[in-house]
Amino acid sequence: MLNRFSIGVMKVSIRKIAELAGVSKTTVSFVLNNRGDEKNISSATQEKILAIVKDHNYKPNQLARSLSLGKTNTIGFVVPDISDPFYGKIAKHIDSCAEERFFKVMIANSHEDKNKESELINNLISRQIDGIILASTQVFESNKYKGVPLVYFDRISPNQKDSFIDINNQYSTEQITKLLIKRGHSKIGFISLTSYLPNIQDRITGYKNALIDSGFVTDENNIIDIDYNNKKESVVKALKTLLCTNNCTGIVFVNNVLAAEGVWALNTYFSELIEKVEFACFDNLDLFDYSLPKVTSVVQPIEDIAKNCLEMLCDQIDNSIIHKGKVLKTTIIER
Amino acid sequence: MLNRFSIGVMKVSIRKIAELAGVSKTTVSFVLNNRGDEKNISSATQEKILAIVKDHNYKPNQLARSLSLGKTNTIGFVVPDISDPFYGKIAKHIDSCAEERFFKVMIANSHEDKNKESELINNLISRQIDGIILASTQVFESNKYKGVPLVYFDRISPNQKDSFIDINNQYSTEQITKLLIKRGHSKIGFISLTSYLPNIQDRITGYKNALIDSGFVTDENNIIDIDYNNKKESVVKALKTLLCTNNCTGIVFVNNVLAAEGVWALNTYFSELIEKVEFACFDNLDLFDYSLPKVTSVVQPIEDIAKNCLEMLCDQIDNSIIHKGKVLKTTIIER
DNA sequence: TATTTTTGCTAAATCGGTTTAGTATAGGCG
DNA sequence: CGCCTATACTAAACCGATTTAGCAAAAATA
Repeated sequence: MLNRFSIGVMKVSIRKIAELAGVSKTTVSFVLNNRGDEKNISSATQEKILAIVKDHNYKPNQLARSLSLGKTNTIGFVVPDISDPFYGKIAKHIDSCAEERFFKVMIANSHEDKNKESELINNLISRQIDGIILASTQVFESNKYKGVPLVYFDRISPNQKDSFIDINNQYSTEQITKLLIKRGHSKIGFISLTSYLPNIQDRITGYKNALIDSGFVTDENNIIDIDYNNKKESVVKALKTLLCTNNCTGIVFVNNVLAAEGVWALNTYFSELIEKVEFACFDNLDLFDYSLPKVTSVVQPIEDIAKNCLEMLCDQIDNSIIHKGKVLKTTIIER
Repeated sequence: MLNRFSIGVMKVSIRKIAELAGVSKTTVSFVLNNRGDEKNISSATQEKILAIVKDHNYKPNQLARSLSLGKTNTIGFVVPDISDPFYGKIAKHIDSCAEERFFKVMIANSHEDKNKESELINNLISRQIDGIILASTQVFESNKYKGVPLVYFDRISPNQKDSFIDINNQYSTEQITKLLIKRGHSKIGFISLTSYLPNIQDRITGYKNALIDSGFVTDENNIIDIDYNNKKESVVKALKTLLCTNNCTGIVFVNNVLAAEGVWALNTYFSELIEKVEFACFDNLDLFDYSLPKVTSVVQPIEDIAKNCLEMLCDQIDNSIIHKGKVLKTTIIER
């Protein structure tokens, strides 16, 4: 059959190399897989083959190889948005770790769309990837893809017990809230977003616990959900309520994007309050170093998350060991 | 031969489906590829096959398919750093465009390492990817990978004539420099970095041209290279020279990262100058909306770059058409 | 009725590797 | 010398798809 490889530059195959060397495909295969000595291929033959391989710049077809071996040495990395610096950084480190183990990474973007995510995963599976690292949009249907090694991160279903790498959302948010309290703030608002995601819910709980622990009462009026499609205005409105009506002086934001909006809003509309008000939020941004008010933030151990995801996945791929979920420690930058 | 697919959940293959339906593999293949009618497969048989396929949740093995077809429907996307938001955003849009054409994207991170880049590309080729989109670390050896459809972006060798999507670095930098001049700045410094990369060189030329065009002389003392491994201090020092010794009031930065450092340095060490000094730079950052001094910046048409890269690549893959390089227009945010 | 055409399907080669089970020759040992 | 082992290699099956060439029976045509 003709395919595009047949036209133009003729691709060399193992068969061609074998012919040129006057040996069988088997011999070439052994030599290329460093099993020449073990298989008693004479060094003369080995050298001859390697020379021809180099000469023709022959690179084995990994499709054929993978088909035969039943292993692609490829893992899928599925995230809601690869342009989000958080996922981008995780991707980079996953890629680095994977490289050490001779794995390649296929990145897939679900665009926060549950159906697209399913499609992507099925596609990865049909491409025979060896495993998947997933930040899912659909935290409820875990274990949907039985039979494929899978590690979850960032978005983890509450009933997920195995194969995830998480961080302690609740505890971290509790800590930064307590830091604001320690600095003398007694009225602290929380700017959140409407989301079923457990990590968001945990952060809210953490904020509440900090207040209760410190002997304050929690007031639902001080917790405001943001319309994510209309962030800018929505944050301004929320700040107005919290700062002006409810007299809060400390604000905890559920994530860095909202905190950045908060910094902008405070500078633009409530600049007279800059000296009085303090912010804290989940996830860092370089911006927080430069701007007023400085923002105390929770830093996720990105490199560790990536490393642990890959280790856990590899153990599942290589040794069929399914680990319990693991919760990593965050750090806090107090500004 | 045994492989991991043989253990546990037995994977279904086209052969199994054929057996279950009591037909040949050929027939199943025709039906699955929507060629049933064309190949005169009775609708009864077609329906039977499709039912069994659905029943067993059968997904054709894409490795085998690709091996046979000589096409993987996969493209490689090779960049120096996927955690850089610029490349992240490009990746996201490439992925979206690719999806429409039923292509998958393999992202590879060269870590700005020339040798790693070669390795990655060779690996992608051995995986039979259909084409590559590349922001190269090694702009000089273009056309090294003859025979593989390849489109360059962001990092383009000056002698590259075909198959690239670029933006006009020189013209854009000229424009923002002229904007500073128009706002009344007569002494304008340029903060750059030591780099052989043509886009950097073009930006320097653009800055110089703006000065010359406006009747000023260019002064090499006003162009300072930054030590990228020691950005923070290096930028402070550069600003001190330009603002305090050379009496510049406008500063053009070669990229957004250095400009962000500049904003921080100005606020930290030269806050008395904030009202007098104005910044401009290449590439935007959200930060520039929030901070003082506000920074006029060049915005690259990220979505367009991605779209054009993919279109150009597909034309090369599908129709063997090699297009001339294309230069896209930037926009400027004046603040 | 005999011939041609259409319908409905399949055997077998192929893509490019890996691997098992084997063969032929040479050398070592009693 | 005869047997055994080590050396050096290979034929052929297999992974799971696609595709060409072709066959048999039914329907259409002459």
